[in-house]
Amino acid sequence: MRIAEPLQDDCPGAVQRDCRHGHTENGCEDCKVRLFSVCAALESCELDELDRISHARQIPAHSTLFEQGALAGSVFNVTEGIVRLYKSLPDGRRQITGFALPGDFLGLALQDRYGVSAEAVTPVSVCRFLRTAFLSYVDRKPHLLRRLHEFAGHELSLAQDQMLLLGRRTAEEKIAAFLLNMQARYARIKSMSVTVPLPMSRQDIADYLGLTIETVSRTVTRLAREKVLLIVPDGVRLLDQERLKRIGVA
Amino acid sequence: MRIAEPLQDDCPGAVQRDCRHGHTENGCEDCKVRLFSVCAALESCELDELDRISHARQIPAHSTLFEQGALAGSVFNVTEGIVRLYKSLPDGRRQITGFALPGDFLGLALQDRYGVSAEAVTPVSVCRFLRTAFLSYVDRKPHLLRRLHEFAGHELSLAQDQMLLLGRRTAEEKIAAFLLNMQARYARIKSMSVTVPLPMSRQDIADYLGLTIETVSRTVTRLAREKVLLIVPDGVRLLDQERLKRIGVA
DNA sequence: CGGCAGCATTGATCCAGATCATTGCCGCCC
DNA sequence: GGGCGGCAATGATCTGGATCAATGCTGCCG
Repeated sequence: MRIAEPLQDDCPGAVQRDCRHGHTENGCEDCKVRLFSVCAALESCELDELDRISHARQIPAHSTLFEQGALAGSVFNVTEGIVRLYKSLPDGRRQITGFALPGDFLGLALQDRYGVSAEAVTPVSVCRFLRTAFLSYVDRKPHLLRRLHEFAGHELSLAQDQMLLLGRRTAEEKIAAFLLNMQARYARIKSMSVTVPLPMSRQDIADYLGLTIETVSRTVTRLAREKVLLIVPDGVRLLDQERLKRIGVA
Repeated sequence: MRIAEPLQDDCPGAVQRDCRHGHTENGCEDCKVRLFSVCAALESCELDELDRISHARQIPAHSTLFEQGALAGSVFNVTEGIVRLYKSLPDGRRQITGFALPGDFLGLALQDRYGVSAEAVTPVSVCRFLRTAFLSYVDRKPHLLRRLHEFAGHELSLAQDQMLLLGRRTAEEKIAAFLLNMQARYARIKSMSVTVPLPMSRQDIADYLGLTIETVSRTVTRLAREKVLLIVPDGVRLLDQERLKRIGVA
């Protein structure tokens, strides 16, 4: 499962740092690992060590990283592309519990089985750690475990926000909250932009928000008709962010 | 927030254990703490130490333990009664994210602010730890932190199940899953019984399942009419558990 | 180039569950 | 006892979003 939403401005250690490669707060261009989400947790020497035990790997679009209930052999760090995490019912109904963006970790809960399934939405690059290696690494860094636990708490808090969204918000509110959230997350990895890429299908968005494709489509179209957004190839441009926030936030 | 659903049969250390008080797997009758949910995490001597830094406290029904966003000064262990944990929207819509039963911990994520609000449903007994004391205790037990992190992972998994329920299940499925879940949890603290106490109001159940009171009421009534359950004072008796499982499980 | 498969959009209709309204059932206090 | 306030149950009606059904828009492949 995904742990650790990239932190917003509340990331205390998000400062420029160096290592032999010249790591920045976003990880290091030369390393396989992109430690965006735990940027503040690691010293640069630790990043090097973590890098040493990782294996870069490419996953084509729509293929599976791991399945719910399978033995959790690996921890992943997404370096490129988007991954969907989901649970499903025997009759095919599906709930996407989250999308993992570059910098996010999968399997950080370190449970012995994966709690959700993970599939590449786009072609994805990850770097993979053997769970055993990662565990023994963590065991040697007690304060890192503290940090991981904090992340788990943050992740749990996001899950609870999503429960509120799924249980009590209208279709329009769900869409608005989703777009603002994606914008904020992309802002952390690309430069801030009013354009929000949406590489996932309408079905994915629907399964994330507890709606149908038709409702997603209609709601987005209506918001575009009302000049709140503009539909562009591969995404959406947020025209009236104030209005969106009024709809979607708190 | 609540951490640590009482584990089911997958709780590896759930064996009879003794201490100077004669602790059992459910904690100890003489101690203030009821360490039900982390039963396997602690040696009995540790239970004693934890007990020493705790303060028992009574909370009347419907009063607040803590509010979402407030500084998380304490960690609580529920020893008696039921607590509801929830998030709410400014317009009053509310999502209950969980019910804490005796043995459950609140605030175990050890974040510096509470992620949800907590209110006593019934009169409640808790034992309270100062977060600082609890933290320094945890710092001295590295394997305990591991255990806490595992619990956080389990909690996250439950939250994801709840997302699937809120986003993709019908009213009837929600009710069935809720009743079976409550039964399983009560079975851990009382003797296994077909009768499930429901001390919380219909509004609470509705806000937990993303429904209205009327839908909860009608669905329960219908299941009773179909002889799947029997409505008894303060709860419900599960008559046809097979049928309920067919409706409510996976 | 045409055909076709896989989306997204759009329209027409339906229905599960929400909303509104009433009634009944306690428990409590005067 | 009688009045009242806070549920829960139930009935009548409404509606947001689901379902069913075309239609269009790519991009790909022969």
